Amino acid sequence: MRPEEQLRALSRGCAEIINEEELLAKLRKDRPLRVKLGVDPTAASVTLGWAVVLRKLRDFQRLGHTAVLIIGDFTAMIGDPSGKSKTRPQLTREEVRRNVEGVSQQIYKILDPERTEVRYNADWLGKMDFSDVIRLAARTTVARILERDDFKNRMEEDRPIGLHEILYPLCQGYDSVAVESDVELGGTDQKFNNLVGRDLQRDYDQEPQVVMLMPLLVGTDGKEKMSQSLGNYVGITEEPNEMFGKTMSIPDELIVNWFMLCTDVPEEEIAEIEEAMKGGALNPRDAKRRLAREIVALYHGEQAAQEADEFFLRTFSKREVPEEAPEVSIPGSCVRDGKVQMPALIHAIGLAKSVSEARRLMQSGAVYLDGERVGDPKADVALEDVAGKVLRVGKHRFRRLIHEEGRPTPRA
RNA sequence: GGGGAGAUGCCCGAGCGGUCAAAGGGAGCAGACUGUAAAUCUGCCGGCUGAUGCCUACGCAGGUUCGAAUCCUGCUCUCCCCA
Repeated sequence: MRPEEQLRALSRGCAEIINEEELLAKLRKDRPLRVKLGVDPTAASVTLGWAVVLRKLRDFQRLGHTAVLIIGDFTAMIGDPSGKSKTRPQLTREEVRRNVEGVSQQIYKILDPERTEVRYNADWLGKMDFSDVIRLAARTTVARILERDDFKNRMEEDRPIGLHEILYPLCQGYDSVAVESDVELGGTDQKFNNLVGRDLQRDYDQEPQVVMLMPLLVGTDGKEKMSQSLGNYVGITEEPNEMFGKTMSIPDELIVNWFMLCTDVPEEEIAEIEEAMKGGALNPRDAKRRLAREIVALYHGEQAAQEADEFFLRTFSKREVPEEAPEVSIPGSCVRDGKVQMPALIHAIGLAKSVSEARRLMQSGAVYLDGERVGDPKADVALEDVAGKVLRVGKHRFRRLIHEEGRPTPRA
């Protein structure tokens, strides 16, 4: 593909490229570019938000470039201050290792392993001695580091800033030097860190990397950026039904944005969808169904997407009882004299954090057995009236209850 | 090094000897409504308890008091001002 065409294809969804001319010049070099993406293994699963950047990296791979994935096993122990109003907890080596293991499988659902070079930044950062650190630190100034919003805000709010956090951007910037990256990919919150990489590369007589920033995907709550700690995320390994349902729960305003960042639907088509919704020709709900199908198909295939769509329609639009609910056996501890104590059961199978909560849920009318509301926490239900039925708690949680003779299940 | 302020539930924040499981807001959960959502309204929102009683909680450890989130002592941490 010609460099100009590559540039166009790569720009999809981008928030900012610093800068385009440089990128074009690099693309003209006619050799695979080294495209760096740093990931801190702070979480155990890959979310759609993270996938936005990974998918961009995959776009580069498809054009023949090399992905240089930097596992921040060293920097995770510092904690990236980007976008944070608090010091991050520092991870131990074991935690990092565990996260890396969990996450690397998921990453290759998106990336092509053949064109991926994986590096661990402890390999170079961990070897620096104190004088190396001082030399590195001398390349920037306190004012420059503190002028970034994250720190400025914290100063204004009288929140603590650890000295180690100030070193973070330098570490990440040095990664670029170590791997000699041509392009660094990141979310817009990484702008500062990535620009430091440019400066450091110049200092080390390297051609500065191009910085390509992707917008931060807004989470299912429609407010904050998607993140695991906020619980507003969709994980790329989640079950199709779960993935579909979560996508359906995003606010309408996010639909176009998600199409752009989370699917491969061509831009022209997305524009048409947007127009159609504006003109009232397309119900946002249906646009969202398409979106959810696209996303599920990407990670689980067409078949699963179709099924998840049907499941959603039956269960939530028509409020039918789903036949395929996860099965769970009725713990013997909840049964007394052949009768089942519902609050205890709901708690025991993990649908409520406590028995009290289960009680409250019942009282507020959130509990159904095969579509029939069970509202009295004190009214026991005969075992035969429970076994085999589908218990629903709230809108989304279903369990098929099965009774296994002579197998008392311990409390969960 | 000196002086000052502060640490309250998931978060913000009120309380400053009993009536405090702790106001108010946000988040969350549930219900109604709906086009999935949003908005709105309603309820819940430490745990145990076949219920109104018990347990655990207001940075940590002690103490004073019949009684402490509230007073005293020490400790830890944070912020501000001065050097």
